[in-house]
Amino acid sequence: MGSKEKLIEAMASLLWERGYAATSPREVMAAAGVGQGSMYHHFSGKHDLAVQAMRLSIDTAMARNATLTADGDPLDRLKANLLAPRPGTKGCRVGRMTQDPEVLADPELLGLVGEAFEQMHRLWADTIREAIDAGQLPPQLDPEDLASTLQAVLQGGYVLSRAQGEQAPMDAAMRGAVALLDAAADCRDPAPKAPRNHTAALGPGLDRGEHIDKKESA
Amino acid sequence: MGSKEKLIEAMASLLWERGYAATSPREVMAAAGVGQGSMYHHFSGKHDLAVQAMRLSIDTAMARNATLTADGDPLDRLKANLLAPRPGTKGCRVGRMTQDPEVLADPELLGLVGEAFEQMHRLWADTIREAIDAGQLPPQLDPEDLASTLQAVLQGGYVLSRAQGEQAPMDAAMRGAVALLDAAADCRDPAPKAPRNHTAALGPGLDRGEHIDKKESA
DNA sequence: GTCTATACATAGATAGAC
DNA sequence: GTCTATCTATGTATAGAC
Repeated sequence: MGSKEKLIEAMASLLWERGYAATSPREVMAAAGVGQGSMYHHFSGKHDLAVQAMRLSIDTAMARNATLTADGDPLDRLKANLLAPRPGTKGCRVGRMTQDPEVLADPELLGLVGEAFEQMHRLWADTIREAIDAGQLPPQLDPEDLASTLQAVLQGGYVLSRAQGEQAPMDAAMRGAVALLDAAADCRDPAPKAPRNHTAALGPGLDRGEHIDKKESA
Repeated sequence: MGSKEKLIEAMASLLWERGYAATSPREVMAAAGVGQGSMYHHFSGKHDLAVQAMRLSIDTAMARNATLTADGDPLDRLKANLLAPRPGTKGCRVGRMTQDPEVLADPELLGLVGEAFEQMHRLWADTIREAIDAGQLPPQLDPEDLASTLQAVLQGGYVLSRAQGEQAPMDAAMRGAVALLDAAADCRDPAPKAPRNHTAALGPGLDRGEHIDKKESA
């Protein structure tokens, strides 16, 4: 493996572990076992190296979720993916980037992250649609919304685990999500018993596509 | 407002906006409009100031969720809290800290964050328990697990929004979560139609309390 | 291609005057 | 209590030899 590949892998690893802003070129070169010259020969700088490392990280992460599009029972695929082992306290190598101020300020890096999330969202939404079409989930669930929800449970699970320094919170979050899916699946032909109006107390409510960021800013 | 308070507020604001590692004492002093001497007179250093600022941020964040423990319909309170306006692209001032390498390495700061999450978890779990006891949610849902799930949806929603630079993904995630709760609520006395066994395909499955971090490390 | 030496800015903190 | 001046370490990048 040449210096270039070693540098990319070292950067990918450090990006996951420490983020972009907190990772110095020096650390990367040390981890890769190469000198300064090599790095600035193969890359124009830290940014350039990070871009290539992020592509690698994203490919790795996406490969782990290929099971969503496999054959077989769609609802099972959703649940299996939610319950698949994930290193909670290490965090998500892609999601982590969204909290890094230097990444947010770097259109190229942020763009990569955004695209990766979009791609993942499509994977989830497609599988959810399959499950609904197969009658495994109630049709009133919106595949796009639910895809965001499940993606959020995953990303949030990492956050909870890191906050506690333990795997447990992430696992609990995943079990809870699967239990909700199961509960929803159990009533895929709901026979509404009586007009329930406690939702009305919420006010006009939010329609799909309507944003709720109108007022809050601070 | 004295220099001390000005510094704490400025730090709290910058912690939210840029994180801990990326916020320099100089920036804080500039934002507060005071000189170096003031800061090192009132605080032993960046760490000390950040601890006091985090306490302020956590108090602010917790106050926003007091509605969970209000009177009235528990399920409505859960849903109202999920749908409450939140500044997705700004992120969560507490959850953000879990991605900061310097925070992770600082037991005092990390401890504050962990405690805040625990407290929030109790709020959610208690309200969920109320909803189950009131027959609004099916009893097979575990309040502790579901509390983690909903907390994760919130935290993850912020991540999705930041990844896209848009409010929409967070709103979608929240709508999806509410829709799942509604679907689960609709069948709180499920009349199982036929033995469904597609869950069995997942293998032995995970029992409550059993962790899934056995193998994965990289 | 890879190395060492060097440059320049910024981080976090201290010294000491007012 | 608050200020300015200063200190040391580190971050990122460049220069130029091998």
